[in-house]
Amino acid sequence: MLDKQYDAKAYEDAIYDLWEKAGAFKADANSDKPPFTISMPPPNATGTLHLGHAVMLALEDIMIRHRRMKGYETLYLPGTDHAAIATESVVIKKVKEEEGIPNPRSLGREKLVEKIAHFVEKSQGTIRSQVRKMGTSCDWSREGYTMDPALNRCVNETFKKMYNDGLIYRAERVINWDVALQTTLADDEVEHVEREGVLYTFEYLTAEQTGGEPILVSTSRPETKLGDAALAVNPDDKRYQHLIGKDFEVQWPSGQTIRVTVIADHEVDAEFGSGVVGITPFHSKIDYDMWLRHRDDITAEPIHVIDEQGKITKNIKGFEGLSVFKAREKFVEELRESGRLKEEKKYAQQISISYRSKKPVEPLPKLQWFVDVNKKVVDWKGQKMSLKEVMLEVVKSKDVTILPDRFEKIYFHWIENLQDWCISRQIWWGHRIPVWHNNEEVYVGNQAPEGEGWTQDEDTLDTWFSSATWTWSTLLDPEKATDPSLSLEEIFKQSPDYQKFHSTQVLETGYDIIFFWVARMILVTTYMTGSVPFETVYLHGLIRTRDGSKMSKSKPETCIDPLEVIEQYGADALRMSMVVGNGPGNDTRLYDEKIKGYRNFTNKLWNASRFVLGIFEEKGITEAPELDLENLSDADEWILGKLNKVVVETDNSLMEYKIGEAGQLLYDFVWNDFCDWYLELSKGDKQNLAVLHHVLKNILTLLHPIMPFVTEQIWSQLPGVDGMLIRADFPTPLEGEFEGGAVELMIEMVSSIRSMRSENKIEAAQKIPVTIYGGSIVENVERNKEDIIRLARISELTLHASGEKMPGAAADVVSGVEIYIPLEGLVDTEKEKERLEKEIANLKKYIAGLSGKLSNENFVKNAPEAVVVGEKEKLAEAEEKLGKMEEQIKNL
RNA sequence: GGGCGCUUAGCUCAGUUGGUUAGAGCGUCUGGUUUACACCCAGAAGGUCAUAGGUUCGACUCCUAUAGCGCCCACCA
Repeated sequence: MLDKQYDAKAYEDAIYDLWEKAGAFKADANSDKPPFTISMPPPNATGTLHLGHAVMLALEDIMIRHRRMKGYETLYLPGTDHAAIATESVVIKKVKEEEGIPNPRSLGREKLVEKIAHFVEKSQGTIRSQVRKMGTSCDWSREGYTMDPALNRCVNETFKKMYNDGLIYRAERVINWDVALQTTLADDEVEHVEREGVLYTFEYLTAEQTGGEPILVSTSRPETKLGDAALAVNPDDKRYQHLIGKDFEVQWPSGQTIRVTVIADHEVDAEFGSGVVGITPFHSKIDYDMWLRHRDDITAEPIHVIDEQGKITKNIKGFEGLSVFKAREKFVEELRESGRLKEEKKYAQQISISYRSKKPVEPLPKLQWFVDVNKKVVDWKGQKMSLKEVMLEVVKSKDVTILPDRFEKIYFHWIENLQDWCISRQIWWGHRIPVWHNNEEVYVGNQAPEGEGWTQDEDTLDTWFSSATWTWSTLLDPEKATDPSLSLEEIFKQSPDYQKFHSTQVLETGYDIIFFWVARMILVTTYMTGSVPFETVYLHGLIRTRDGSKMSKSKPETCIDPLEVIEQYGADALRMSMVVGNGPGNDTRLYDEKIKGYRNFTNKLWNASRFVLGIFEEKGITEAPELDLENLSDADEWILGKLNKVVVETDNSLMEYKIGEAGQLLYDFVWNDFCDWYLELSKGDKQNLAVLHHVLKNILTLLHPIMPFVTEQIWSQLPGVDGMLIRADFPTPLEGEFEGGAVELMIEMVSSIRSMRSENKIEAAQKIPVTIYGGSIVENVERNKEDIIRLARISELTLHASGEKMPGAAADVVSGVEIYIPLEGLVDTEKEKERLEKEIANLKKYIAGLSGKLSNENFVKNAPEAVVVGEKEKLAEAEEKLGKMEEQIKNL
């Protein structure tokens, strides 16, 4: 016999093993079934499972299991991500600390990359086993890795094609330089944070120089002014017309001189500060662009002020080698001493930091590789479009649907403002740029060209450039994909997985990487394959703490470790608790009581099943009993009707990706309908074994996508089922109509009697006499007399169609049925009176509302017929009830 | 500066074509070992659905404004 309490830990691993060994997760590319594919967003190869992964895995696995049971050929493709910058910095730190090598890069590229690869290999296993703990039914035989040779091939092919189409180009631009990690970053890898800064205003040109008023300039970064090449004013600014086009020599207090030309540009806001801006082309993107626009008019060449270490260059005498901050202090001090500093004002300054290192980002001019998002060379639906236009088009035309849809707006906004994508990184871990240089010659391809003197570009690609190929690069035949004699086109044709499973159906991920990853997958995949990477994007929110704050690694006490939760409460409870009461795009709070609540639910299901299985054992049931729909009790009809409804609604909810709704539906059905009533009604001697079997079997099947372990475990004990639950068919409703009215009435009556007992403080153990006047539905009541007696703990039930009011009895009316508890001395008359009065007052208010509504001509005229009829019925019923209750109170 | 979301019982949240006397779980209170389950059962208390207007016969639901909270985007130096 099964334990009284379900111990998840005792079963989960073994069940997972069973599934895996049976090949239950394995997809078949040759199957005739319609495909349903999810590419798992690959966790970092070096990471450990956190709640973000847990919620992702839960949602995806629910979708996959549901579709698998519905007869789709499901492929859930797992994998890991090499996470270029993140991994490299972790390993560099490790090498420093553990091997005592102060500059790990001194080991040389090959050696360091080898170390990183080795480290990844060792730690990949951790995340794999943790993914299994969640019950994730992914196809491990197809596991991908973003550094796989096949993926590398795809990355190179993508680069090559883009290069040949003129979409990839190399140029010197002011880019975002992460000083801490020594690499460039894409625009969206830069975060903006507000910090308190100082706005300095100082005299830039003297009155003498301008021949009028002195020119004041405001800046929060005075140190960069040492590299200015121009002063910009608004072309319409009357104050400065006479200066436009003039050249000035500016001498800074400690002796450096620069030459600045006054230019006019519409970008300059005449209202801000003095209306004059110092232009530092090499240390600000805006300034750089402005410089480009006016380059021919500007006399001086721009000066590099800040180097890659974030230090002042030797171009600036007296400041060389100083940090930016020190240089600022020094320069401001000099301005102050010389009397040129006019104002220092504190203000909230926006500064740029790296999303990886969280350290400031310096804008620096560098020669880098970019993807042109505006060039119209992409073939899409018979038109030439830019990458940007394709990205917009596929979402607008609903080739890709984003859930929730408000994120479509966010996506559009992002794309409309998208600029060329800087894809080169100065780190070593990642896909190396497939470009070879030989003096001035450039070759782009999978490997070095023939001949002497070719060296590969030193840079690697943005990690998102390679993960952008994830949905299709992982579906290619690995042998074919690395065969240089085959074109990508041919590889596609000869890869059965790609043919069967691409485009994928759902991409499920956190809303925080919609730009980094989702948008980039759309960009690269539409361009390379001519099809969308996925049809639906389901974005989940953050898991937060009880009080709504973010869980952060730096505050471990705020974090819930999913593995600990699984250890304590089981994966099923964790899955339910992350999924119920939440929809796409919304953050959700997770805390112990919540998880415990779903652990309790798991246990409830376990015990209900234990009860049913016990009956089967007792009756020697070893096969599924045949359902006889012709001979059903009221209770059977009722539960089958409820079940039919739940089957349809659960399926609909899951198909619409309303997973929380499905979970809630099943929770309520199992606990409130099945356990509280149907099982209680089955406790007499008249169980319908076939119905019990049918309903339990359906419950397990319906719940399996969300709670795979406990359902599979119970299934294995259920007589008359074939094979494992994971492979069972998802339920469909039974044919026919099921009438549940009699049981609904009984529930109302039993509840009413229980309530009266409780109000009158009748001891639970004491059985009491009850008289019921059933009116026209007396037969209904008669049929279920025994159950009412048992459930309401009645000593003797007197049943008539109608009869004398009973003085001194507790009384109630439900659905037109009068109920009396007539035992002398049992009923607290005063209390009863109070209760009835309260009830009557409520009823009167209710009736007043209803009759008010019905006497309103406009309501009767305008409201739909059905609504009016409904309100009339309600009124009639309420009035009848009121009449009876008034009689009852009189009789007290 | 632009955009978006949230505000429903003490707490966490459901409530999508506008028609329920507004629901659940937890917590609280009362009472319970009744042929599965105390990780349980029965009963109860608790809400002017943020505020103010509007549309409508009818608003938790639609519109407008306000407040509070939160998020995203952004080259005012």
